[in-house]
Amino acid sequence: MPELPEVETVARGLALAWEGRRFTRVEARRPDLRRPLPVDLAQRLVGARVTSVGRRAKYGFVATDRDDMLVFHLGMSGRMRIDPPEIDRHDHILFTTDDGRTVAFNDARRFGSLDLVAADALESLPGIAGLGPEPLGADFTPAVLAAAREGRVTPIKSLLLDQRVVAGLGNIYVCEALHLAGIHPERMAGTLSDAEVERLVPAIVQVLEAAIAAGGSSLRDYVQLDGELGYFQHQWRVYGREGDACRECGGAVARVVQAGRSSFYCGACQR
DNA sequence: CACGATACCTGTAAGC
DNA sequence: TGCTTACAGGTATCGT
Repeated sequence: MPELPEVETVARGLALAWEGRRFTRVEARRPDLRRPLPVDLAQRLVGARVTSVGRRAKYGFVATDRDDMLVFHLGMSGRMRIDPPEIDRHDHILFTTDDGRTVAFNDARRFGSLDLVAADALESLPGIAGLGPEPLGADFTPAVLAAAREGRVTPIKSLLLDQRVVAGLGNIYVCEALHLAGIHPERMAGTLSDAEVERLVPAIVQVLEAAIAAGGSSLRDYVQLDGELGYFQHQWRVYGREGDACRECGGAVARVVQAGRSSFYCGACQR
């Protein structure tokens, strides 16, 4: 589920549920996520009022009227469930607010994480320090990507997954953006022309904005807090469509494994 | 140093 | 039907 558009969707849902509310109860049911949960998570959060919810790359953050800021990452299988009808074994943390509602942080694979940091230390948190520009921000320009690709002998697919180059893309949206830009995932990054870089940057922006507008992509579970499915998966151009017809030319979508991840592409449209 | 491979953990689906 | 295997949205770490 969670690349930038899915995390953005979750953050917007949390903002609606939490901004202005106070935590009345926080229950850590299982502390061993990717990193151990802070042992004093509950006592530091209960009584705090949420002032804002935001996102940086694939991290969500929740600012409060205290110095503690909640920072979460959904890993591969993380989600937030609001007022779950029943608690299941993967609901690792339960947050109850002063309106009586409960949000469950659910993560079957436990690749996700949740930390409390001082508000002014967000940028130095491991994982956030060193992140590249936000792809939907003003800092992500063709000139920046052109410089990042210079001399690189790694495939463009791998370069775009490097969070130090641009922060927030994952396997799905890299495949989608490369198809939209007409660039083959196995092209060595350093061989991209300026014209290709000029196409790639707006392709990334377009794909991400469309995905956010659709509420993200759902594979086998919902992504939105209220249980609604994101529906961007119906608009996938190539991801998960091996053997199916390319929506542009009708040719078969191909799959190749790069650095252990599946890449989907059209060999006719992408060069 | 810049790569790719591997490990982390669980669920699901496909193959036999 | 039941068992085994491959694969899955991410990222930190470890070799080469």
